Amino acid sequence: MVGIREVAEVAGVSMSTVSQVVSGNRPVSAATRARVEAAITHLGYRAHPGASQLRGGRTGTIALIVPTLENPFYPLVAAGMQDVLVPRDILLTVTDASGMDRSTNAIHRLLSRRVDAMVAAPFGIPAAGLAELHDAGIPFVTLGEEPPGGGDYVHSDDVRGAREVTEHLIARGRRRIAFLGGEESVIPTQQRLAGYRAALQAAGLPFRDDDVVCTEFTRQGGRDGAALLLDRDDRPDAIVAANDLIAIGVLDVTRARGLRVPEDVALTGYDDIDAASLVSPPLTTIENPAREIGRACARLLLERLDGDVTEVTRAVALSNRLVVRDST
Amino acid sequence: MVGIREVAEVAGVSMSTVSQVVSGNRPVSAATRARVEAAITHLGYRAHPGASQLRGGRTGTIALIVPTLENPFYPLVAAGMQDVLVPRDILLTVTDASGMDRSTNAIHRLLSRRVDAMVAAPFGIPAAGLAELHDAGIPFVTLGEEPPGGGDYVHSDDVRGAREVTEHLIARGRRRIAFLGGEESVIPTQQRLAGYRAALQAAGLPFRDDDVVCTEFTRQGGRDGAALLLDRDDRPDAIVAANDLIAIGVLDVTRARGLRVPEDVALTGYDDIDAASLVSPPLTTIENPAREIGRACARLLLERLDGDVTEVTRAVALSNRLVVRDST
DNA sequence: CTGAAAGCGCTTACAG
DNA sequence: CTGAAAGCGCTTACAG
Repeated sequence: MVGIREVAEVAGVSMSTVSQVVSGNRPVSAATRARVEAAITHLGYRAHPGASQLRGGRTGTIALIVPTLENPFYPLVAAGMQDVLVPRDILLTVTDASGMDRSTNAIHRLLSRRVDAMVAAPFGIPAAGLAELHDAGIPFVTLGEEPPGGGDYVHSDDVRGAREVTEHLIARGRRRIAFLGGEESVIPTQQRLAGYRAALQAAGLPFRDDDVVCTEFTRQGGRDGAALLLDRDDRPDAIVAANDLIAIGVLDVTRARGLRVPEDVALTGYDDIDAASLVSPPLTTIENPAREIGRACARLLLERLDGDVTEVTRAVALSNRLVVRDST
Repeated sequence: MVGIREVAEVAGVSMSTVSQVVSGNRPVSAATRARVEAAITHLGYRAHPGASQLRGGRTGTIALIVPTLENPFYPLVAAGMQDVLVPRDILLTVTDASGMDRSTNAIHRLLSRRVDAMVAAPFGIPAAGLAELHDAGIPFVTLGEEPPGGGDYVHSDDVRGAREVTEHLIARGRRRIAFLGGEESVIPTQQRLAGYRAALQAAGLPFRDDDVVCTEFTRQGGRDGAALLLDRDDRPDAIVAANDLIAIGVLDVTRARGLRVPEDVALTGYDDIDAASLVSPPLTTIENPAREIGRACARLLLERLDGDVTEVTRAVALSNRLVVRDST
């Protein structure tokens, strides 16, 4: 294995100088730099990351924790992060927290690996996990909401998005609009529910507890929730689903029951994943810019790592927009 | 920061002993072990990965290179790898090679980071990249086909799958069946084309060059290819698409042209991603067990890293199966 | 602008 | 079964 020592010998300089050329941490004369660089290419030298890490302190790795890789929204967040991290030669590690007993385990594990920074989708991460992250003192960004205790976060104004989609249903003449959420404790459910509620209120429509059902952010969750809502005598005339997967599950049920969408029940999703435009009827939904979200997260983290930041909390709000299709 | 030294002090043993307890690399008496473990939990000790790496040689990181994260097939492969790697406390880093000038860059970058092993979807990775991988001497697995020069690979018998789906179309009475492939140079295109061809031959149907069109493994690729195939005077009565995304692109075109599927043109996909059952009509396709593929890759790699393997090449073939829906 | 030397936190022969 | 010591390949004060 060729190391800094061999490069130094070939270039006729000290190991320190080679290190400086590689890291750029201190000025080197042009002539020396050229000799060192020639030696590096000649020998095919590659720095040993373990050694750099041991002295320098950084692993050059950033982690992303997501609730699941089965929702195509999250791989796109990862792709967005890569857009920013690859040019900086930082490695991204993606952890699907669904496989672990608790997502706290995932945080633990990544902290042991000394990742430099972390993006956590807090959906289902218990407060204890986030607290541990905080204590570790590494930069982190959460999705959706300011983490307890402060910190950077990226969101796309779910309250406004859900409000918009609900107002759209009201404008289409719907009056008995139900809300079908994901896990109840989770931020996107809460914010989208708040938006739904705000729209009803603004329109002077009553908010009814039993028109709100919370299940899971999956297709199966949508099926379960739709069964509860649609088999009642006083069926709603519209359903605001908290994400597209849930809405797709609702379609499974309407199809099985012979209900027409939107004639019998209008339906909206959230996220605008590819599948939203593929189902029949295609879903009216809110476009949630996954890739942009990933990029913004990575940028916030890099700024912290570069040390340019003094604020405790920074928020990045990305715009989302209503996409009207045939389900409403 | 608490290190092995502090643990040793508290436990009243040498640093060597602490190391042995942590790594399990040599026997330690039960009593000593207990004291050390108590000290570790008490102090909240975590090994520094950089230091272990510098001495031990391994980074505990495995890489996956995929052509894109936008095809939901690949995140599932990643999830399958995680199923196996997380219990072994190995980090997975996922690289979307589409963002890079060439995927060779991705290999380069990961080799510099000293990942312990690698899974490469060779689709679009030039031979030079694979050769470099080979030279690096780390375990690697490719998807779909034995890498040049030998090595482990995981596949799900694309030839047989494509043959099966084509035979299904023939059994349904189709006689003029076209093939719509992804990138021409790429293994899945080639193998699925071979299967298609074998089915035609077995049925005594002619193989015609102009019934084969290669584009890209994307929805847009499907649109482009379908335009070529369907605007001809002697339109085919069926299309075998090389993956589901392509087939979905074909549906965009049939819809625009007012062609009925399957009455005017029957259509099949490949992979059985979620979207395949969501489109209208739902696609007949071949189920490609992404998550299982990921698991198999990780297992092959771990066996190599554990040193139990002497064979140059090992193949894991996973079963795929025909899923018949309304598009045929 | 450059070099010699110490040391980051571990693991692993070596010795007992 | 356990310990003392060397050293992995770098980076960073320190000195010039």
